[in-house]
Amino acid sequence: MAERPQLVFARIYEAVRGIPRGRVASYGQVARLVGMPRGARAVGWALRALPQALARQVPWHRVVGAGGRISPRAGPGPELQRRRLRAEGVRFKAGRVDVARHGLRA
DNA sequence: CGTATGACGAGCC
DNA sequence: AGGCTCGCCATAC
Repeated sequence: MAERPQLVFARIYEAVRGIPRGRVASYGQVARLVGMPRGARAVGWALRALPQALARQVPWHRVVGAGGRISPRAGPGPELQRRRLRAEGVRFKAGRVDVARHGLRA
């Protein structure tokens, strides 16, 4: 992690970093992990502000929208996100991540 | 300190 | 199914 990102952002990045390879978590799910049951948008904001240098350590591509949707405004591009996920063996169904198979579990 | 902004999400139509 | 509205939250200005 960088020296001192905003407190909440840091927790969000840490949570995202904890998403295992080949699995995904929704923005809302990440929000809950950091103690913000309704802070899905805040998570999106945090990832939007993710420094490129930090992107190396934070698997931002494993964060998708509810139902496994890839956000059109995702980082460098939704295509890159899909490519990265596929590279990890993540399956897609009708253009969405198969959350039943790759969703983050307890 | 009030308003605007988004990589969201659940509900409704 | 697809699209729109409204609510939520932490930041940016």
